[in-house]
Amino acid sequence: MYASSDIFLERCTAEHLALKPHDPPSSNLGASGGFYTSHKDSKSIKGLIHRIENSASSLSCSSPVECNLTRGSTKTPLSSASYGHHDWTPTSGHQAKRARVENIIKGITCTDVTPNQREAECTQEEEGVEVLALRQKHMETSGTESVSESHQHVREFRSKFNPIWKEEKFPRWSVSSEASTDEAFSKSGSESESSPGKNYQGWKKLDHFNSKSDRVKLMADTLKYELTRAVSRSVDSIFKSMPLMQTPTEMENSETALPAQLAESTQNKLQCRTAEVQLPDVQTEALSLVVQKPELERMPNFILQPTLAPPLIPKSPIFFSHESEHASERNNSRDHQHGAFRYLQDGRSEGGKPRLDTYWNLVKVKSKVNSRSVRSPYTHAMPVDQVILETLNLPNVKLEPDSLEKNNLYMLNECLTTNHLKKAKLMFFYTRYPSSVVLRMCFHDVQFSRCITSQLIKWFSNFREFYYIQMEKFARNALLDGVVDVRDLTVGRESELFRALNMHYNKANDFQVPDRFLEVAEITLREFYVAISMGKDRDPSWKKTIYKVICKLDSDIPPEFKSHYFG
DNA sequence: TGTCGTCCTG
DNA sequence: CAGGACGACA
Repeated sequence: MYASSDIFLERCTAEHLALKPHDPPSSNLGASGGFYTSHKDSKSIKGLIHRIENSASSLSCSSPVECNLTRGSTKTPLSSASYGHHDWTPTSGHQAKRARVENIIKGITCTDVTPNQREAECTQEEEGVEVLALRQKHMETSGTESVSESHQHVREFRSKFNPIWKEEKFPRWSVSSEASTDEAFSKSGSESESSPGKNYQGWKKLDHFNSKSDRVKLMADTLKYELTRAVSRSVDSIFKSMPLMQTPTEMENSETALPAQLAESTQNKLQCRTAEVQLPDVQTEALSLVVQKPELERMPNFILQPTLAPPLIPKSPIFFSHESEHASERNNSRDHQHGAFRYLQDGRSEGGKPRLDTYWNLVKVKSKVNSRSVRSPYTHAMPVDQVILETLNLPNVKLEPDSLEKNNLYMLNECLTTNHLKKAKLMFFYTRYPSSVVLRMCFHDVQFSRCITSQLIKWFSNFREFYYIQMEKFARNALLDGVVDVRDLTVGRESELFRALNMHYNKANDFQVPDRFLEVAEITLREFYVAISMGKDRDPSWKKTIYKVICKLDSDIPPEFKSHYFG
């Protein structure tokens, strides 16, 4: 009789490779990299605000902006031209397909074009903040400034922004029951001036400080407020009253405390909440946690990152060539033929790993909109082929390194999109039981949280459920059909079982399912067949034995599924 | 106790 | 696909 151990000859010897730890993504800031080294530097503060404003305005920009497809090409070997913008043939559904698969796997990265007009808009505030920052730095270094001088500096700053201060055009902190909101304010260490629902009035304490620390605190409070205000105004269309306050102590303690706090505050406020992005709520299916990308991701002011490779030819041998340079990363000899994306990654910035650490989390945009029907009204104006933008639900919106240098704004999805779901399904062809490490590597554009992790785990659990149900069904059918030899059970690409599986995980049929999956499917089918034929299904937990076998057959996820920065 | 996987249900 | 119940496990 057929023995379970005979079903498959090759067992995984190393189910989980020693994967590289997820290096904190770092931004390729180039010459401006040093910008983040100290918040004490006035230019840093100036630049920070400027960059935040720039980036935020870009996010909320609604006007069609010509996509800059050439700028990035100066930075990366794989320019937009090589990616296929110029080569693109709108009528080529073939390329569209492979581009879609490729982008699902890798995750499209978008960027925006920095509007020049933002420069002028920011100038005044930059100057004011710069004055303030310079004074703050001066006080910190000299510690000799008198109270009157401090008063004068603040007055100088206030007069600079007279219209703002006079008219008290301060952002009114939203009265929120959110713990994060209250927490953010309580952390500010101030009393009434930082209470939700009240205007910031920290400057009223001018006459009360009488020590250096007080002055520093005041200046920091003011600066902090101004920074917050700048962000709040620019992102106002996206976020609703973001109280991004930070205590001076925190600002002083850590050079990254400010962006970190901003990120934390933002994240807390956004976590598992209704979309902050004003998008039409057109969710039509029960995917409460599966979201499509925000509308702004389709905005024309975002362009395809030139690091993306030329579209792949679906199902072509090239797609999974054997000449993988990543083979050294894995110690599994039965590895798959996934070196075809090598050249894709060569296009990434050569400047090393971008510094994303703190700024990566600076601003995050979340949307719960599941809008397959949502189409950007500006798609018609996109220089990038409309097919790409319409077929791609860009899972991640990041600024290309070139723009990052100008904007220093990164975004991580706080929710999984339908594109992530598609990617997860494709991953299922390789691994049925992905580890959390693998998930993190493959969904590098997602801000992992307990919620996200659970959802991904749930997805794969659902995938397995469908998988095993199909296996059991076809195994029983085989028995009913009179199959007596387990060796007669095969799973080929033309088999009905594979068609069912492929329809589920690869509905568009534009992904080249690895042969290994067919092998695993065949093994699973035979395991079920044997177990059922032996009557083991009378045991309520009879499937667990099969599960233990199948979980050892996981393959490595091709590097193309993983972070761009893993080389 | 928290996490993860399975099973069941909608 | 998601939510909930349940059990196994560390």
